[in-house]
Amino acid sequence: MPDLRSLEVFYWVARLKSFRRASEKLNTTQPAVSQRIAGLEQELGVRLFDRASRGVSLTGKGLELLSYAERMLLLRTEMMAALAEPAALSGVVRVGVAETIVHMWLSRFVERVHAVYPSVTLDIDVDISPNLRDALVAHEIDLAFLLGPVSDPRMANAELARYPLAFAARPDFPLPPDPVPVSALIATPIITYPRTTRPYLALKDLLTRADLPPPRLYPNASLSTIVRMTLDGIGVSVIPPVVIARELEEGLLRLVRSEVDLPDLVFTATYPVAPDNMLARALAEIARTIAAENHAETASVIRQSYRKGS
Amino acid sequence: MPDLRSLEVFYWVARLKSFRRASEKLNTTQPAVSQRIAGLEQELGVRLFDRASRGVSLTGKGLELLSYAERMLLLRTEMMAALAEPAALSGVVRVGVAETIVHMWLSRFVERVHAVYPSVTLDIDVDISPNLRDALVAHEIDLAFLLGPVSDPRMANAELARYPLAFAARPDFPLPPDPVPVSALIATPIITYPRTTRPYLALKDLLTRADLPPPRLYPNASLSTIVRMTLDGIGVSVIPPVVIARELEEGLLRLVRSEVDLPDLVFTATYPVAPDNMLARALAEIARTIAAENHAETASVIRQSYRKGS
DNA sequence: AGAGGTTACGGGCAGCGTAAGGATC
DNA sequence: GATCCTTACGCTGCCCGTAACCTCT
Repeated sequence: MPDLRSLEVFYWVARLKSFRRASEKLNTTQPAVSQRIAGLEQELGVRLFDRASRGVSLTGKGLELLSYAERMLLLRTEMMAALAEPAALSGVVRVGVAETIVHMWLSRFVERVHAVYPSVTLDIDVDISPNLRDALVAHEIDLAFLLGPVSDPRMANAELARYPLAFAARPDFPLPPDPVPVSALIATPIITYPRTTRPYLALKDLLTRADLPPPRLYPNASLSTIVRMTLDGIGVSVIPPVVIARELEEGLLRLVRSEVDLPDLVFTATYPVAPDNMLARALAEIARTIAAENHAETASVIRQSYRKGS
Repeated sequence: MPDLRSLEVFYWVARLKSFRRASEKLNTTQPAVSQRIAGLEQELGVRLFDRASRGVSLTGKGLELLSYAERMLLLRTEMMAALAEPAALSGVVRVGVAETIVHMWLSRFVERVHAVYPSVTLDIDVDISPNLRDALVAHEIDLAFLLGPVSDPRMANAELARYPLAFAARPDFPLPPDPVPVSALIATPIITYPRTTRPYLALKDLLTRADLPPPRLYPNASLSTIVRMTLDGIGVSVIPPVVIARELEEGLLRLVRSEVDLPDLVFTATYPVAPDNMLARALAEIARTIAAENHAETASVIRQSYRKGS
């Protein structure tokens, strides 16, 4: 009788339409997948895949089996979530994280996860949101904390928090008095998120006027470098104030009011909808809690900084 | 992650409330069961059974798991039934058979099963119906063809056929002309089914009258011996005419009409309702077909015999 | 003492990974 | 020749069975 492992392998081959990709997803080798599928086909006496030169596709029987496999894997996942002791859950979860999150609460998240699921290992991958999104759809990571919901139907999004964006500068950085007009901002180097990200695109849109020269945007893939450059007086930065709470507190940076209405940064926990990603869902829930806690803690600091700046 | 084998072992321990009995049901050893349950408890980090000196009982978590285990095993069974090639199904099915069935169509049943499910092995156990019923509830057999439905809620019954009972005797056996009165029957040795069976009890009931001496019933556990004894003129037998179709055909025996209204023998295919007995259900269905074919073939012979006898 | 479950230990086999093979573009 | 799946083969580790042990009645 087929066991769940075989059905799991089958499920991923069916979904990824490739033995090789399934083997990668399952952290095993391609021949191992081949064997499992061959075994399954023999046990059932049925051909499950049509092997074409380019990729494989399900046969009719295979399609039927897929529905059973999905239901059984889902049932097992539910079962584990319902009655396994959290401490007994183990495994590796590959998490992709936008750098902003690292600066805000990632370490607390890791601690909390370790406390609740001591046998779970986190593989953490810090990258910009567009890359994380690609990694998600390619099943290279199991969970991501990134900018904005991913609008793929196979992805589940849970909003973590909205962080306002703001202009920040050294207190002695030469600027007209608040609120700073767009014309002045365009003349000033603005350091911010990398070229392919949402905030960069939004900013470029807001500051591009047909009648004025293009803005001087300095995209930067490293948030701490953005902060460093701002501290060094190279320009004004556009970042969420929560990231520079300490610098604001100590008066090393100030928030700058302007005529421009910057959009909020919306971070979501995003993970693929699959019958075996219970841990991803559970970790997303933990992230939501941590993000909420963090938000409550930092809110007052930010309000205070705006008062100082004006 | 727990596999289906562990859940299957768990299911049977839970149902039979004993490690040892589960090991017997699963054709394995008791320590193997112990280990599997221990492994399952460790994987989930949860105690599943309370081990008392006399038997084991489910804990709360165990009860929860049982529901999942049942659903998953049922799903697997459905899956196999839905899309496995019959030739790929293999296993041993222990079948208990009432002797009457052996004389009627058992060999054809075995052939048919072998043709449809070449990899299935049948373990055939011939015994009287009350013993078969006990074996069923004790899970010593997976399927039985026996007399009358078994009214246990955990058993599924499928009616195979109704065979009329009749009195049969040697043509030269001294009897009053048909219809033979009860008084004559009581004075005659009557050879029939064993003491604990339905037909014996029914017959005893019908022939016991307060005003007459008790009937002379010769119970016999072997149907062929009953026939032999009847052929030898030891007495009148009460058996289904279909069993002696050949003897009737050849004029070695005749059917005797009487004032007594003998009940029909109702044979059913009976099997325990369990999430893993798909084969039992499939074989019961085959049996139903075979019984119907047999009924059609023999009906005319029987009608003819009554005409000869009268 | 006997029934029932656990622990200890040795052997067999399933399933994995490495490596070579074959088909199709 | 590149890509992708299959076949061959040796090895590891799991799981089973035997046997000894523990506990409760």
